[in-house]
Amino acid sequence: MRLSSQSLTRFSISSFHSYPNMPSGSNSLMWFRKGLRIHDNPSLEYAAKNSTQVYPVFVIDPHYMKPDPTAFSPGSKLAGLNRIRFLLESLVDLDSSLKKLGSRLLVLHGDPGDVVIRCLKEWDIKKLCFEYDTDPYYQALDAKVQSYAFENSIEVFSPVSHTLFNPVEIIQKNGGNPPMNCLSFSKVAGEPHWLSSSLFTSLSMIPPVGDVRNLEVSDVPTVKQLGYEDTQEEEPPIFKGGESEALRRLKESTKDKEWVAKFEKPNTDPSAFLRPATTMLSPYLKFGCLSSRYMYQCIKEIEKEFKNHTSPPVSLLGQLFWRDFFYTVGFGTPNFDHMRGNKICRQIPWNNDDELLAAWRDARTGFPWIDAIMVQLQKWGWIHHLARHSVACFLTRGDLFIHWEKGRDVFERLLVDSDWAINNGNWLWLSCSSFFYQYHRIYSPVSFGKKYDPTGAYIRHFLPVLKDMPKEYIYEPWTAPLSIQTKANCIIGKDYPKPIISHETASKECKGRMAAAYELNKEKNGMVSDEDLQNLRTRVKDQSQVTGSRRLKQKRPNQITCRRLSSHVWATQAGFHPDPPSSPPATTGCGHPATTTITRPNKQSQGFYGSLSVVSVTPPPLPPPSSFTVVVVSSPMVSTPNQWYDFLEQLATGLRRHRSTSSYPDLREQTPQWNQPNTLNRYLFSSFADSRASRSRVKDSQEPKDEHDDVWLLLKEGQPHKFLGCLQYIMYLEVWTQLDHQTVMVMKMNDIVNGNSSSFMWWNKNPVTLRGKIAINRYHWLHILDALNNQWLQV
DNA sequence: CCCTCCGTTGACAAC
DNA sequence: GGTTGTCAACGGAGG
Ligand SMILES: Cc1cc2nc3c(=O)[nH]c(=O)nc-3n(C[C@H](O)[C@H](O)[C@H](O)COP(=O)(O)OP(=O)(O)OC[C@H]3O[C@@H](n4cnc5c(N)ncnc54)[C@H](O)[C@@H]3O)c2cc1C
Repeated sequence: MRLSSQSLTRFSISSFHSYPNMPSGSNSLMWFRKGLRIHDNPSLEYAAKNSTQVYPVFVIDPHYMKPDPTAFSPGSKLAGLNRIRFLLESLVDLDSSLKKLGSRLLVLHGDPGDVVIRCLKEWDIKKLCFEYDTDPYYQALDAKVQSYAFENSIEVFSPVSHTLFNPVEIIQKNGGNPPMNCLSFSKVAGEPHWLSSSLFTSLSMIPPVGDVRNLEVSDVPTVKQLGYEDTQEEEPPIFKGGESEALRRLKESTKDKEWVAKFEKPNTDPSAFLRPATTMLSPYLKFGCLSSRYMYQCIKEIEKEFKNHTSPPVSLLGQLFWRDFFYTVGFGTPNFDHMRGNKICRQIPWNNDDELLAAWRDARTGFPWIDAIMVQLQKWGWIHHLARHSVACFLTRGDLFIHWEKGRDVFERLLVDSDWAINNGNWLWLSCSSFFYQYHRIYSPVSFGKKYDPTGAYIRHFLPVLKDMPKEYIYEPWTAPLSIQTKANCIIGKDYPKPIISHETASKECKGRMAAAYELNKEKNGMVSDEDLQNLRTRVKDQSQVTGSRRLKQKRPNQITCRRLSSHVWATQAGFHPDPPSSPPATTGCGHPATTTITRPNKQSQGFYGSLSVVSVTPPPLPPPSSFTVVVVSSPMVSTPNQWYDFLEQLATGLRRHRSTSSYPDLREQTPQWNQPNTLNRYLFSSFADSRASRSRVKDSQEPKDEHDDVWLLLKEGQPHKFLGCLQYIMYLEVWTQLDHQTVMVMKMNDIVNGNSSSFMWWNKNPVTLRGKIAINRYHWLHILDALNNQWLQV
C-alpha cells in the first residue's frame, strides 16, 4: 500500500517475443503508450536493466487531432480537449518522475509506427520495450513495429500490465472464445498470479538518455501547441493527469475502508456531483497512470478487514473485473466496434437521424435530466456510470433509436476515460446489442433521475437556465404553466427546448422495433443482410403492417377449465360423508361449482414464476387432542406459463405426487365448529400477508415492524410456532387467532426475483421442509386453493 | 431439442 | 429507495 515500502521482489512478467539472453551494454527504447507510470511497469523495469542507455519515448499521433467528421461542430477533434489535456498532464508528470530517476521523457510527433521505427534505426536500439495492448489501434501498430524489430534482431519485450489478466490467456483457457458474462469471466480468470507480489519495483535509477541525433524531440507540448483552443477549465479542475495524482486519489478513495468494502455499483448515485459516488479513477486507469493490478491489491487488502464485504460483480473489485471483461471480449471479437460483421452483436435497423443525434449530443433534447448529463459530459469529460446508462439508452433502444456506434463516437471524443474496449462494450450492452437483452427495461428520462435527486440540484447545476424552475417541474419543464415558466425566467421552446420526442410513444415504438429486430435475428440466425435491415426499417415505419405481419408466437391459453369431480374422497376421509353419494354432486364439498377455471399467473418479467409448495392437511381425527398430518406438494420451479399451467393441471389431476408428510400435534381447542359434519372447514389456511411481512421477519434479530400483516406459522421442528396474528384478510385466520389456536399450514412460494438473496434461499432449496414462517399473497392463494380443491375432489 | 437457472443497475402501481 | 408483482416482452450457458 505504501509507496515508500518498495520491495525487491520482482514482479514476474510474461513476455512476448522476448529474447532471453540479452547482450548487455546496449540501447533500449521504452515506448510509452498507455501505462504512463513508474509503479508496476514491467517494461520500464526491463528496459532499465542491462542497458547503457534508455530512451523513454512517447509519440503523439496527429490522427487524434484531426477533425471529427461526426461532430458537425467546427474544430471538434477526434480526441476532446479534456482528454488531451489529461494526457499532456500525465506526460508532464511522467517526465518529472523520470527525471528523478536520472532520465527524461522524449516526445515525438507523427505516425507512431513510423516514428518508432525511425528511433530504432537512428538510436541503434537493441531492446524495444512497451506494454502489451489489445486495442486494435495498437495491435496494428505493434505488428508493424515488431516485424521490423524481428527483421533487425531487436529484442522486443511486451508484457501484459494494463489489465489484471492476460486476455489472450483467458480466451485460450475458455476454449478459444472469450467468456460472455462476468461470472464465467471470473471463473476462468481465477486468482491473479501476482496477487501477493509487490508491484513497486526497485527502480532507483534509469540509465541515461542517449543522444537523440537527427530526430526531432520535444518537451511535452501544451494543448495550444496541438491546435486546441485552451478554453477555461472547470474550476477547480475535475482531473489532473498523471501518476502522482492517480496514486494520491487512489489513497483518497480507499481511505474510507468501509465504503470500499461495502461498495455496490448499482446503488451509487448518478446525480451526485459535489462528491461523485464512484472513485472517478477511470481516466487514470485508462491511461495507465494507475495500475489496475495495484488498485486490485489495495481493494483486496481492505476487503480482508471486513467479513461481509460486497462481491463482484457489484463490488469495487468487480468493477475492475468488468474492465478486464470488456478488454477480453473486445480482443476476442472481430469487428467488436461495429454492428456489421460483429458476431456477438444483434443486427438492429437503427434509424439515421442526424438532427436527433445532434440534439442529443448538444444537450438539446428538452429532457433536463438527459441534457444535464450531456453538459456534464462535455464540461467534465466524465459522468457517472448510470448517467451513461441514461443517455445511452435514450439515444439507442429507449427513445431515439439511433445507432449505438454514433453515441460511441461522441463518448469517445468527449470522455477523458474513453477506452476502446470498455466504451464499445458498454454501448453494446446498453443498446441491447449484446450481453444484455431485456430491451423492455428502459430508463425514463424523467423518473430515473428524480429517484436520486428529487429537487433537481444536478440539473440546476449543469443547466443553469432551469435553475429557478420549481422542483415539481424541473424534470418536465414543458408541463409547467406559462406563469411559472415566466417566473422562472425560462420559457420552454425559447430559453430551453421542448422535448424532441414523447418518451411514452417513442419508447413504445422502440420496444416494438427491438422485438421485430430480435425476431429477425433469430429467424436468420444472426445472418442479417443489409437488405433485411432495410426491409425491416420500412416495415417498421408502417405500424399496421408490423402488427399484421408479426408472427405471433404460439400461445397456450391462459385459462384452463377443470372439472371438479366430487367431494367424495375428501369428505369421506374427513368422516363427513359416511355414505358416498351415488352420483357426482353439482358442487364441490367446498361449495364451488363443479367446474372451474384456473387462470395462469403471468409472471414473466423476471423469467420465473416462483416455486410453490402446497400443503394439505389431512382431516384431524376428532376429538382432539391428537395429531394430524401435513402433506406437502411441491412444484418445480416454473419459468414459463406453460409450465405453470402444467403444474396446476397435475395438481388438479392428482398426478403430482406428495413429497413428504410430517405429523404435528393438534393443539386446537375443541370447538363446535370443527365437529360439525359437512361444514366448510378447510384445513388449509390462507396465512395471508403481504410478503413484505415475511421479509421483514427474515432477519432474526429484527423486530417486526408491522404485526398486523404478519403471519407466523408454527411448523418448526414439529413444534408449533406462535401465531402472532394476521387478522385482515382471511376468515380462518381470524378465527384461529381469536381462539388462540396453534395453527398449521403452509404455503410457500415465491421467492422469485430475489432468489439469490440468502434470506430467501431456503425456500427455493428446500421447498418441502417445513420450518419458519410463511406468508403468501392473495394472488397465489387463489391459485393454490383452486388447485387443491380440484386435487381433493379427484378420485 | 427441451429444461433450468441466471443475469451489476427499469417503470410503475399496489401494498 | 420499504417491498412486491406486473408489463405485449430477453438470450446464453449448461444439463
Ligand atoms: C455507454 C457507456 C460507455 C462507457 N464508456 C467508458 C469508457 O470509455 N471508458 C471507461 O473507462 N468506462 C466506460 N464506461 C464504464 C463506466 O461507466 C466507467 O468506467 C465508470 O463510470 C468510471 O467511473 P469510476 O472510475 O468512478 O468508476 P468506479 O465505479 O469507481 O469503478 C472503478 C473502475 O472500474 C472500471 N469500470 C467501472 N465500471 C465499468 C464498466 N461498466 N465497464 C468496464 N470497466 C468499468 C473503470 O476502470 C473504473 O475506473 C462506460 C459505460 C457506459 C454505460
